[in-house]
Amino acid sequence: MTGSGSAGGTVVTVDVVLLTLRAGRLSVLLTRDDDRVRGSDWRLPGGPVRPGEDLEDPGEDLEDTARAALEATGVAAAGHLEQLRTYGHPGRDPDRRAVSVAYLALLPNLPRPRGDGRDGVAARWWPVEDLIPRPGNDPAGSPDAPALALDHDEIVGDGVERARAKLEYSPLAAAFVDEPFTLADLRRVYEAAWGAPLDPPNFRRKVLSTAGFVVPVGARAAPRGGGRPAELYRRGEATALHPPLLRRTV
Amino acid sequence: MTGSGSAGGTVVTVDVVLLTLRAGRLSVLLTRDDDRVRGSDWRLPGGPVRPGEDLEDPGEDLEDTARAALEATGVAAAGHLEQLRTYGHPGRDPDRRAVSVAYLALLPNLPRPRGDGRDGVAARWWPVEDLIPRPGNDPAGSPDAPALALDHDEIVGDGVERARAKLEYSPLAAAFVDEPFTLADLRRVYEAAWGAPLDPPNFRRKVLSTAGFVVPVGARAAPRGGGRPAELYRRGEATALHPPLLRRTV
DNA sequence: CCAAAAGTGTTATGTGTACACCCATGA
DNA sequence: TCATGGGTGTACACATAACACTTTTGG
Repeated sequence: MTGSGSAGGTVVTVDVVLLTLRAGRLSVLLTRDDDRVRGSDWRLPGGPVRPGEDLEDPGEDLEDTARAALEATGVAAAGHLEQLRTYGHPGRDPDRRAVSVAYLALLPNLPRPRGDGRDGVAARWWPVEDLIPRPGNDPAGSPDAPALALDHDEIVGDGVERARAKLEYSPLAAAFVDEPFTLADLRRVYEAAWGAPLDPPNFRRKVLSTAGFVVPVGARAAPRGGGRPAELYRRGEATALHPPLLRRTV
Repeated sequence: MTGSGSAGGTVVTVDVVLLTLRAGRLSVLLTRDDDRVRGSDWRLPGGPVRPGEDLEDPGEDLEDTARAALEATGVAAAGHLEQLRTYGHPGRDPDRRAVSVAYLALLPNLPRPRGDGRDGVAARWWPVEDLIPRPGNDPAGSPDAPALALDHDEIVGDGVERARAKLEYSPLAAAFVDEPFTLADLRRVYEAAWGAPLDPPNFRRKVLSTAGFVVPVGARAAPRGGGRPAELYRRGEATALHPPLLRRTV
């Protein structure tokens, strides 16, 4: 009996699917707790929601728990965070009845995880294409793809699908890039998430014609080895894209 | 201390936003428990998730709990059911720490709720436009709009918004009508949900050009007081609409 | 014959897509 | 001056929106 849960009760936990773009590939952060026997499995960052002791102490909010889990990984405290789905199948955790509220977090490029082996906690980025095979593309996941704890592979899959879908009708792609960014940066987010190239001229017109998606900064990026320097932008105030930026052949 | 929850623990509950079309108006089912002091508030059907006693009894699945709550209202056991969102703010229930997994259910026309006062349980349909004021349209909800328990007004609002949005890119409208149905029946679902008329000829073309949305039955409806009888259809196999059926001026 | 609802046709307008072409920079 | 990537122009295919018109029923 390795679990800390109490039989007969329900433990509410939070798990965070933290996505970013690393080297042009959509990647998810996984952690591993080396202390435990079951620690050979990689898992999503997260943990139990503090329920509160009595009426004076109402306990912790779900989103606060999610953000704390995000901070504990050492990569960031800010960034886009939204609720994904709740997983409550009775058999999903063999040790206890655990209901997990999953969150989806999106962050700009390249934060390096804390505790790369220290503290008995390991954390690293995994390209999602190594974890969830895409239809027709991947043989059967990467050969060194890790086994995920519990139903965390399903949660990752749902998070990635949500992110891919939301790129179509929300300005969420801008959450993946640092400000200021170029339209090519933004385009590469779509290309990495959807796995297909987009036509740069048409992408530019689409984005600029959507009010509030991006705001020009009025400066140009430093050119890097040939090519005209690109204009710089920051995130706009829009919360939805009308009309949506549809991926083709869905 | 009227609650049945235990201080120091967390109770996981399920609440169901059950929507249907009644007299051309999008309506939600609310219940009232007359036994309790707090019973003056109307609330969504639902209840606690059975956690399970031990390892032999793993407890009840969230979706099973939602469907049981749906059955308990006496309107139906079948129909579309999907997870909506989870509400876990510490102060949402003053009596206990309650995390509620909300579900969205869609049903065809006109089921009559069981227990219209008997069993100490009342249930009735409320037009959603009386509960949640639409921008610019309603003054401030209906004069006899009920106060909803806890954060159930927020949950109803989220459920209605989800339903309205999903009509655009999913064949979910067909869940609101009994089979077989006419295209006018289907069009009235959109008109009721979006509060705006649609052009019948264009709507017809849109629906019929979307593969798998509806399937012709090969019969005509009985005419009712003038007008050409309409062709009948049943639900198709499609799970998404490409391209979407967008509401205008969003 | 008239009203009403279903269904078809037609056209203007807009949007997506493909691709030719020009611009600005480093080597 | 060439390669490279950013940015503009444009033509065609297709989707949407508006509405005239035909069909089929009941009164």
